[in-house]
Amino acid sequence: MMETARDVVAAALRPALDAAFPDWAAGGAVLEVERPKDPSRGDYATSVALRLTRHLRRPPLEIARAIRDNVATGEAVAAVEVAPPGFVNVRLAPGWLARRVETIVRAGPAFGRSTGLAGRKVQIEYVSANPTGPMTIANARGGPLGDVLANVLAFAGADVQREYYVNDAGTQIEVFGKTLAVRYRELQGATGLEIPEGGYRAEYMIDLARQLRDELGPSVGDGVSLEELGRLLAPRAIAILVAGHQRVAERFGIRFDHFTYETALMASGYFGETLADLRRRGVVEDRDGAVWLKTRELGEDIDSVLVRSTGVPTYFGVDVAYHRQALTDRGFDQKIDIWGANTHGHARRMKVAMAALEIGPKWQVIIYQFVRFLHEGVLVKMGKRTGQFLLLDDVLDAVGVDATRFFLLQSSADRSLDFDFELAVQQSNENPVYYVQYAHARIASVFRTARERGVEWSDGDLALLDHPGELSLIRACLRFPELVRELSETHQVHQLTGYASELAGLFHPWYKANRVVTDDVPRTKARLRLLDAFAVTLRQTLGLLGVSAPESM
RNA sequence: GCCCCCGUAGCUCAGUGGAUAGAGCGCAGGCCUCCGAAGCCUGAAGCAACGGUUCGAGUCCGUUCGGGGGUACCA
Repeated sequence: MMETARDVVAAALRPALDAAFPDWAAGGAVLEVERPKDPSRGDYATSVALRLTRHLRRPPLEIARAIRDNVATGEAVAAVEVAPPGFVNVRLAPGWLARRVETIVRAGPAFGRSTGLAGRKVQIEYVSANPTGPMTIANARGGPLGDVLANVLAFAGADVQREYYVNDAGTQIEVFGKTLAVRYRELQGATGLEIPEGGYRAEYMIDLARQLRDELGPSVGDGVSLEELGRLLAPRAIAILVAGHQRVAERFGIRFDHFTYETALMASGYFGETLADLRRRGVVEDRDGAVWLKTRELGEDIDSVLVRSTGVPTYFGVDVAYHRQALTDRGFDQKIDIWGANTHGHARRMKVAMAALEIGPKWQVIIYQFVRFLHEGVLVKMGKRTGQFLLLDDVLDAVGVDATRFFLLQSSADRSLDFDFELAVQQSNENPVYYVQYAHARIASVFRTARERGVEWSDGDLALLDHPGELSLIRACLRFPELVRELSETHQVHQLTGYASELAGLFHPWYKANRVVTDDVPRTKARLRLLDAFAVTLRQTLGLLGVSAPESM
């Protein structure tokens, strides 16, 4: 596992702290090493002296000085300084920083990888859009979030499965089928039929009916009731829509390793097994002909129905079984669901159910707030049933895959986003993703120039990289492995876009101010090696984001 | 009513309890005989309000006021 620069600093500070204050840790403080916002203060800093003031009953500056006096400077740590009110600032040796270029280039596609989560089997479930309509920009937000989280966790060594759950049973499917049957009959010339209550009024249902008629022949469903026709048509329609979800997801750079169908889960008998387990644990109650999970006793406001009085399990009931299966029979150590904000009530009940099954700590949910859809500046309520929505396909046509992914990954999941289609099209060329990609393309262009002039730079002397700007670029690269480790714990993957912008924001001014390929051959070579490392870092970052790193644009 | 998320620059958003709060767009002005101007430089402009915890709060806690979502034998 690669040691980060932060680790190196911590390893230098810890013995100093131990030597100066042998019992420092007894107060519960931990040695945290951070990057000062103002780089002139140093490369890394710790506020541990401030935190230890109470425990050691000594002034923070005095503690800080004692730490400083005990640090052994060396190859990496060049200087340690104390600043009021009690910070200990650490400066890394320029030569050591410059030599990191070699490490980064040699690591290449492995730069930032780690084994921190090795041996951990994680399932990430995301998108899982209802199979009753096409993929919209609202469903789509979970895609990049889940995909990038999967990338990050796999990068940190976990064994990750990307899972998609197809909710192809239940009341909504009945309504869906009935709507479809109505549209189908209409194609056969029927009039005066009503779309059922809560049905799917959107245009795509008519297209779907037409497609099914062409596929199955015009006489399908002759002589059967509307309900029966619905049950006949729904499975085929769902297959078409799920295939569509897969196609558009793939276009969006999102793949899945495994699909679970609710109908298959039901057919397996696993639901009954789960219900029996819950009964054994005494958290189930039969009342009014239905089967309830006693969520009320477990801290919720109301109980939750697992099986309706009709004998049909609820979505919640089946979902509990599905989660139990993943976290027991399928052997995952952890399951992370990426769900939309409308599921938070469901998520609360699920949490209770998982706790009752004693698998609570293994399950985690990331709830993302919705993407609100503005049309010509006016907020539009999206809903498949109402027919008002913005298709992911249309967004990708107009804005492009990279820009859409980057846009959706710029804010944290728990913040709602506004997507103004017209504005997005108009501004698609101003998306920050191009700023980042342009940095990569520019570096590629510098390499082309160097090659044209016959410069071979692999033997460049890194010791020549001693300008502040050059060292800043290296420092920025060294943050990448630190960030990956952080994200593997916090799951705040949107920070990768900010980091990518930071990299580009350092590069462009430096590029403007410094010519790389010049008559000074030694310096040219050293700088080309630096850019090699920088390009590696950009590619690694964009790679985790699922955004391309173009050689030219 | 109760529950969840969010109020940071004109707009869209960043900001692991640390030192002087950032970016993009927009706005005002400047920069291509030089590896790509999808770029660079300069400027104006901000933590909703009030309490609390802390050596230190945009960040944690409480209240108020705004915005979004949820609260079914729907999914």
